[in-house]
Amino acid sequence: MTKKLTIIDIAKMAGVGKSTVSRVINGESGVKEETRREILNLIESLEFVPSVAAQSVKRKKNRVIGVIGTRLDSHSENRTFRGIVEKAQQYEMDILYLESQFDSKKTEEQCDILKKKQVDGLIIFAIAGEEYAFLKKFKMPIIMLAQEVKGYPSIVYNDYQAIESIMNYLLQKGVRKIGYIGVGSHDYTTGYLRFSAYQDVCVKNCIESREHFGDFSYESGYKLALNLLKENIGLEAIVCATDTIALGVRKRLQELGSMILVTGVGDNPLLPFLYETHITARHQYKRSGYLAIEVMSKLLQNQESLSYYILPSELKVYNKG
Amino acid sequence: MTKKLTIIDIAKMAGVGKSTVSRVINGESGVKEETRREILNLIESLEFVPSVAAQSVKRKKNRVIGVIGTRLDSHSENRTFRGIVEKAQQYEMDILYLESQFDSKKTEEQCDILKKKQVDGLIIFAIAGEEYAFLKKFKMPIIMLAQEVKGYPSIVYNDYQAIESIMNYLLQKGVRKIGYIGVGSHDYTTGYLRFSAYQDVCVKNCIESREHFGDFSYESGYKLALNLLKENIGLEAIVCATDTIALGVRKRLQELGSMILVTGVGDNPLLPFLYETHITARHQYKRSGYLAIEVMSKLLQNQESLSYYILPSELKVYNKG
DNA sequence: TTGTATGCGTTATCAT
DNA sequence: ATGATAACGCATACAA
Repeated sequence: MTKKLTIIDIAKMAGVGKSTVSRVINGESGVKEETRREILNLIESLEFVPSVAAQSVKRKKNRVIGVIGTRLDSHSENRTFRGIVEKAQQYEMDILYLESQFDSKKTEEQCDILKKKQVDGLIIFAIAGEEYAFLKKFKMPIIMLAQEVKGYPSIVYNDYQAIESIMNYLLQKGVRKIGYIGVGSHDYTTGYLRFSAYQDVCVKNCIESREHFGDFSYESGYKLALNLLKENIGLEAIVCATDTIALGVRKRLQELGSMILVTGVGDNPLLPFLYETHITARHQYKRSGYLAIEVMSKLLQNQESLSYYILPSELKVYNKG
Repeated sequence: MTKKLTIIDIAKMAGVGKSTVSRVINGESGVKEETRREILNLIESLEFVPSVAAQSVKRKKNRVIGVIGTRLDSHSENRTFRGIVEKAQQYEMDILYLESQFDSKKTEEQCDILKKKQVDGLIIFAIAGEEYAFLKKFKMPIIMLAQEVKGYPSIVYNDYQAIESIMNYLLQKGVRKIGYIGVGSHDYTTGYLRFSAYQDVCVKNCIESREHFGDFSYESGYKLALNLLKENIGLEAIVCATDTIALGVRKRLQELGSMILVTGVGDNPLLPFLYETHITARHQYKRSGYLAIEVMSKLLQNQESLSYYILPSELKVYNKG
């Protein structure tokens, strides 16, 4: 190990003071162009990199933000996280990721840990119904993702509009007997908002609503599809709260030889592959990750306070072939 | 912001010198039990946390490990990464994650970036056929995951044994006309190793081998299944290199009304759900993540040099219901 | 425009 | 057992 260089070494070699080197590194003005170039060359050729630790001590900022997810194996969270990582790199921030696994206690634990790591900010994949009062003790910028948490800047998807556009698409196609399979309204976005959209469109168009609620699994969709069909002969379509649920529903319909239309939300590529056609709505997951970092960046410079972003979703219709 | 406390503040309040506080924080011996307790109490009640940045400056270690993945949306990589994160927390290491997206150039770029971040070590999800010569310039511990890279400690899965155990299971069930659908052998583990196992078992048991090679997608499995079936009437089973390929194959078979057995590798829960039964092999992804951190920890203490871990896979047979 | 001196919050080496 | 004091590598106010 060719012992680690410091700005002092660079300064000596360039025949200048270390503060000048520091200035060059931080791109400050007020350095003679000639000196600057020389120092820059030295830095380049020696592959010198300033100690981030020492910089942090002085700046009293670590350029690190903590991210608390639920489970990274969910499609949506995965994509969002990758958006965060990508954008953070542009902003020269580091990301520290921890998982809560949907465990309330653990969320708080992870926040405490991140605090001890002295992260400069927190991005949290908000859990429906979760109590976030404990966050008051944190003096740093906090951004909520996927679910609005009052008191904190939040970035959410337009769940209402997603189902609304799907419903309007169906109606425009002349479909009128439409059922719904979703999750309980204790989940505000996937549960309440999506179902509300379904219900509102039904009311507005004077068509009957018929719904069943379960959990987020494909098993749930599989099970509930049977009930819905039994109770509603002549059903033309089943609108599902998620693509995962839709997957379960389609499996059931396939077994029954039914050709009823099924829609979901999430734009999971598996569905068009398995069933050739699919109607779904795409949430801008990656974009929400980008946005989170952008907002965080502003927050860290006090350029923004409380804000609320609602990202529109996009209707996707896959046809055979 | 109640201005950040330092060990000096704690020292004053406890009426001791800051060195004593430092000793307590680092759990060093040679501090009177009474003093220790008092300081500990103070730290606890004031929620004091020592500056990680300042610690890093002194220790000349950042306790940060860089991880370079390919694409976090792959099931295997996702699980491994989560294992890494989980274990790293126990070892009080931080993880900096970046993606290469299978781009050779990008891999090197990301390594350079992580170097500038002064990570203490590197964990790389190795890409088949990738040239890792550029790593020579890095003076830190580097661990390879999923693929052996000579010159570096590697953690891999037993791909050969995975297919071998599946083949033996089939043979034991009396199945003898077995086809294979995989990927090209330019991919050493998923391509070469898995196919080799298939072939070897065929030879050893004097049964004919019939194979097709495509890519990693379910579309590939879907397409190749047809060819395989056309050319081999009376086929009893199709062994696939991955569960993803198996998914495509099963879709094809379902369309054809065929009841031929299909096996995969990966233990993707979707297959047993969609098709009730499934034969697959489970790789210990999460465990490999754990192991990576454990090995890294030893490496950082120079307790270990070159090592090679091969994690056994487990045969999984799902039956109806 | 540039150099000097001081401080950031620790840890580590001395004494005591 | 404990307290000064010197680093650690950098940023910055101030001086030149």
